[in-house]
Amino acid sequence: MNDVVVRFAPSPTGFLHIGGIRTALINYIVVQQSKKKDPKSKLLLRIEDTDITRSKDEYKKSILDGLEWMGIEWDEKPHIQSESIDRHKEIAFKLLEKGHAYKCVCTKEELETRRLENQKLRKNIKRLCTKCKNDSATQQLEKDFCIRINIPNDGKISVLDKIQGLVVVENKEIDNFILLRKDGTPTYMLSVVVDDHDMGVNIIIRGDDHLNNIFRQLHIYKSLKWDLPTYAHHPLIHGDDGLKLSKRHGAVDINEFKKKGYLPQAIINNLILLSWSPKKNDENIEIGEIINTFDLEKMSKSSSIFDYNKLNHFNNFYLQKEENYKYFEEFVNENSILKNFFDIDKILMKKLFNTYKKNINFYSELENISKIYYDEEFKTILNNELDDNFNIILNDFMKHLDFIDVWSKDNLKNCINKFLELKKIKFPIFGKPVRIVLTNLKEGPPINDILFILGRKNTFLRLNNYINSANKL
RNA sequence: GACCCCUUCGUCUAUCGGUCAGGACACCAGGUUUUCAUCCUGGAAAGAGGAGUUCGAUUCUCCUAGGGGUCGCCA
Repeated sequence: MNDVVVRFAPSPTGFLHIGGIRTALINYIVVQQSKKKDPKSKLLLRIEDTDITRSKDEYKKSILDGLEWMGIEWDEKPHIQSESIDRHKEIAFKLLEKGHAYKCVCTKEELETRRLENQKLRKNIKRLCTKCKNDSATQQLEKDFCIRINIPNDGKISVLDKIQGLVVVENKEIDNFILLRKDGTPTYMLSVVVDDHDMGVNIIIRGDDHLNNIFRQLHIYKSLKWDLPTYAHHPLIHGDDGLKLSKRHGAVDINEFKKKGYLPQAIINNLILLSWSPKKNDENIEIGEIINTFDLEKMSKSSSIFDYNKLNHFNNFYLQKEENYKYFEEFVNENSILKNFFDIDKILMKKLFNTYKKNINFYSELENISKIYYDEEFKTILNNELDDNFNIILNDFMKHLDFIDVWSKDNLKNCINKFLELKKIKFPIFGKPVRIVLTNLKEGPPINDILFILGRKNTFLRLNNYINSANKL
């Protein structure tokens, strides 16, 4: 049996952010690699919804949608953690029965007091509840107790993590954490272990904010004599202030990336380059090649900062690829502004995109650009770059334009060049004002491209409107 | 505060003791161009500090400093 079972286990208490996507992505890559060796390998998805007050269906949906959009496919249907609470309770009592756990009646207040006392004395005592374990009356209670794990005070425990290497911790550093709350519900620490075991998970890949949890969880595995999984704790992504990535670092929710017009490929490319790098010098790498070359054990242990500049670079690279045009259409269909324009004139939108794709980093940048070209009420804002000389030349130019039979980029370019040659004027003197007349912008694509995008009818409409308003002055 | 992890250009990274410390993004300059952009060429830019091991340390060991993570009847 060489099948690998990994899992991604988000809790639906918030939107799926870029850090979560990274964890899911690494799990996905590892399972795809494993499937080549053993097709029975699988990536399971588990929704950890045991925090009833904070878990929301809307978050669960956004997580599923986000993964799907990213192309991170999982096997089987999602496991819902809250559905196996009875099983978790059963295990808690089994541990109690075997002496690996004990009943505790310490109140929150008592524990808090002891915690503060220890802090004052600068003592490092992790075991806050010390009396309950040996109090026979407490151990015989039928209700109103929580169940804590019973970990020996001496000795040490170690793990050989695929990324972190050998990590050793003294048992006395590990607290007698709670398995089952007073209200009878299981805690995260217990549920994870039971679910991972029951689901057959044999490699646990997650962020290193869970590194310290390995040891707590290993004690549960060992007490139950269950097979130990292999661990791989990857470093976290930080914001540019060096702190764990969160909302205040800007767009971190995966759905925001989608809304802005980023491509999954670009996000994947950017994310996989954090803590890992391909052997080749070219950093553009797509999922297939990543699966062929990625090595979990070559991941670095240090955290990294998510670079939006580099993401923009990759996104610009991928959105220019012809085969990715379908993503543009998908985006347009979900963007109300662009969808509206698209329905008015599909060809115009396509022309726009093809001309501007070199200039934009993400699709939503086209919103403002489209507004200029789709504006039926377009009026040139008059300014001092548009003088009488120019107006006279423009009149002449329109006559030349009128002779163009096929309104193509090349014909327009030829027409412009011939006209300038004939009039013996340099391009900028004429071109810049034309750009302003047609778009109210001083910068933008070449004039022939602008004329081409607008089409014959709109070009003449805008030029005539301008001339009429200029004449009124 | 305790424990765990980390530390190479601004950012992401390469280097498995001997390299002019390489690449990518960003930045700057020059060139091409019909403005802007693209594109091409070039440039500036790094081993946290200190000991030790060694003929030789960015690389191995230790110390210090800095950063991060974790210390819940949250997950």
